[in-house]
Amino acid sequence: MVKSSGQTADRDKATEQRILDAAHSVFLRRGTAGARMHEIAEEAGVNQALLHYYFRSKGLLAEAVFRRAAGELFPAVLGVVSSDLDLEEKVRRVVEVELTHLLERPYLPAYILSEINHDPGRVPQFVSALAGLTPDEIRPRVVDKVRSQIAERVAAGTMAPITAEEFLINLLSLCIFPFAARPLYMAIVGFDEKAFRRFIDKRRVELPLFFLRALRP
Amino acid sequence: MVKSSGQTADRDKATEQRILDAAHSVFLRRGTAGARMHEIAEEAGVNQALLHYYFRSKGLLAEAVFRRAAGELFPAVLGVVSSDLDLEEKVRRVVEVELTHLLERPYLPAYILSEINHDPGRVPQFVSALAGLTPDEIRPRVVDKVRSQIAERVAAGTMAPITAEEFLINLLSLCIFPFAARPLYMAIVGFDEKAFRRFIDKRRVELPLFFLRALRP
DNA sequence: GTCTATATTAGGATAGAC
DNA sequence: GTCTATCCTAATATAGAC
Repeated sequence: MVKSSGQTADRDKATEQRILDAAHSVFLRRGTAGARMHEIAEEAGVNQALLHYYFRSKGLLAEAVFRRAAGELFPAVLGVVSSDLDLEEKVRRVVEVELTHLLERPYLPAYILSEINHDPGRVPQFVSALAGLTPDEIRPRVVDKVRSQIAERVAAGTMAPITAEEFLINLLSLCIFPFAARPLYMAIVGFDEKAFRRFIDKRRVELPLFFLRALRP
Repeated sequence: MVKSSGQTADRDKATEQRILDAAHSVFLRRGTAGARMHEIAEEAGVNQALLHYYFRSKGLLAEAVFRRAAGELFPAVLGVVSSDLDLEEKVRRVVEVELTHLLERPYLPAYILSEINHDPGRVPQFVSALAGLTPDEIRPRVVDKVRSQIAERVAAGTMAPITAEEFLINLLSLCIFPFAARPLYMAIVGFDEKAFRRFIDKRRVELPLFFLRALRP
């Protein structure tokens, strides 16, 4: 952003990248408000002044991280849901994409949920930044699309009626929430890391079955 | 806590209570790290020094708020799940309790999820503080109890097999996540406050049906 | 581009009057 | 118990040498 012309361009890139990676890690772990520039610099192996050289302020760095974090999953899921795949296949793929991804990103869900709750006003702007579309443009591709797919099934008598909004929130709830609540859940049911991973691996198979059973007429 | 002997006992109480209420509101809205003592004092209509008089430090105030916030829902749900009601009734009641409560507490889920992710080490201590029990004591009453109820149904051929852990996390996911993701969800599906409320009211009926359909063999 | 040193501000906490 | 005034540290941000 404040980046200069560029002889040592690859080292520039490497440093800026290292900073962004470190910031990503710290912001997700501690939340935007709880993150410390000092800790980010340390984790990136550079001086604190460099963070400002590349990103100007904590706020701008936080914004960069937020976009990047949201961009890790949001577009992929959007792609599946708005595709021409049939409903059953969408369910299986959303589950697969979400579980695979979130298993490697323990802090992502709670981070995103926390940030959007702290500043709900920015949500629409955030959505558009990710998909390049406004919510009003996304809705037809996602909600309306799913709604018509459901309507077909219901008319054919192969599915219990359900609104598209319910369908989507139920599917995403079942995928994401176990990760968001992970520390609490692990403590209560007595899972360690390994057990949790097994639980999720089993869930790749079980969750689509569970969800599709709920849709039977 | 630092409370003195007590002639003006009721005014003491009133002030301490006002502070705790204000803290509750601010901490839930902004998160522990993002909350400002200044803002809490203002919202309570008292001076900032009084916060320290009653609660000594931000950390202790935050702890008080966290216990109180978690205590709003956790014990009630625990009570239902560990009761002797049959499974179907448990499902209906958990949904009712969760949705009713969360409709009035928009920030609660994201707040709790965010806090436990920022400091997972405290989770067990937190659980015991709420229920007066350790996770190891809670587990038999909740997980084991549900497990045996499921086993009966499966043996009778009236339920598809599912682990107790899956049963519980699925039910809670479906109840809580829509509130945690509320601002994002509302933007995408185009709901305003009123529409969201209608959505949840409808969900009181639809969610138990959805969930119980998923359990049919 | 990267560092050290330092400025600046914000925010939590305390002292002491009333 | 409640206030005003102030302290102190932690955290962000900038200046300027290399």
